[in-house]
Amino acid sequence: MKLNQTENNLPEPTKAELEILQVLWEFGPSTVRFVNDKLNEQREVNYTSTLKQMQILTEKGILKRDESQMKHIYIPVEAEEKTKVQLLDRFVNTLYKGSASQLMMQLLGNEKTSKQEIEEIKRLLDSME
Amino acid sequence: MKLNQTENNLPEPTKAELEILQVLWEFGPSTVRFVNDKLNEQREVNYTSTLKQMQILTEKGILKRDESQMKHIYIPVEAEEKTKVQLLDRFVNTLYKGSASQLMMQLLGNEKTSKQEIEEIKRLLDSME
DNA sequence: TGTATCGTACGAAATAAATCGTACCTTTGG
DNA sequence: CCAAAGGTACGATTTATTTCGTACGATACA
Repeated sequence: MKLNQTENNLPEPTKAELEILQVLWEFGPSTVRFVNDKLNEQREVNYTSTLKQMQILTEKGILKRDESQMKHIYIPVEAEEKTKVQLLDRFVNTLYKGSASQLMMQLLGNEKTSKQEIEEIKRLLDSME
Repeated sequence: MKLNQTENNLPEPTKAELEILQVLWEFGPSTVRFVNDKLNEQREVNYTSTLKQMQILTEKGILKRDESQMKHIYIPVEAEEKTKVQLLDRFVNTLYKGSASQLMMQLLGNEKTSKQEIEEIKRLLDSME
C-alpha cells in the first residue's frame, strides 16, 4: 500500500501551531482569547504568545480570520481531515517509506486489539472491495 | 482502540536526527563517513555536521558507539521497531487522541489501497482473533 | 620521516521556533 | 469625558536545532 506523495504545498505546522489547530478543530472558529484559555488548561502560555502564533499561522495561510469585529475570529483554512491526512502522509513516508500497511501492521501487532474492533475493521475492509 | 501511553523516557529525535537513524536502521552500525555519504545522496551536508549530530545523538543516549577503533562505529541503542512504535504512539496521541482505529480508518479511507493489500490486512486480522 | 589524508572534538555561527514586553487602539461604564 | 479592561501589532529575546570552521591527533605511504 503506497500513499501518493501528495503535493505538499502547505508548510508543515510546528508543534505550537498544531496545539492551536487542535483547539480550533475541536471548538470551531474562535478568538485568540478563547484559544489561549484552552491552552492554559494544559500549560502556561502568555496571551500574546498565542496571539503571535495565530498571526503566524495566518501569514502562512493555515488560518484565515474574520477581522470585521475587533475580536478577530480565526478559522482553519483546510478541514481537519485534510490536514491530518497530509500529516499522516508525511509520517508514513518518513517512517515507513510510504508503506501504510507496514504502519498498520505495527499498529495492530502492537497490542491487544479487541475482537470487536477487529471485526469493525474487517467490515470496513469488506466494504472497500 | 487505545494505545497505552508508553512511558516516554527517550527524548524525541529531531528531524536531522531521524535522518541519521534511518541510515543506521537500513544499513546497520556505521561510521560517520558512511552515514554522511548516504545523507549526501539526498542533500548536501558537511561531514562535521553529521559528526556533530551523531555525537549529540550519542549524548542523548539514542546512539552508542564503539570507540575501540579510530573510526568509531555508531549503533542505535533501541531497536528500530521500538523507536518507531514510540513515534507512532506519540503521533496517534497527538493527532487522534490515542485512537489507533481512527488513524487506521483514515489510512484505509484513502482509497488507494489495493485489493491485494486489503486481503493481506484481513489475513493479519484473522490471525489475531 | 614528512606530508597528505582521514579521523574526532568542540565552540560558535546561522536558522528556526517559541515566548514575551511594550506600544497603542477600541470598547465599556461611571 | 476619562479610566479600566481588553483587543491587536510587532520587534526583540530566548531557546532549540542545525550547520560549520578550526584545531589537532592518527594513519598511510612515498
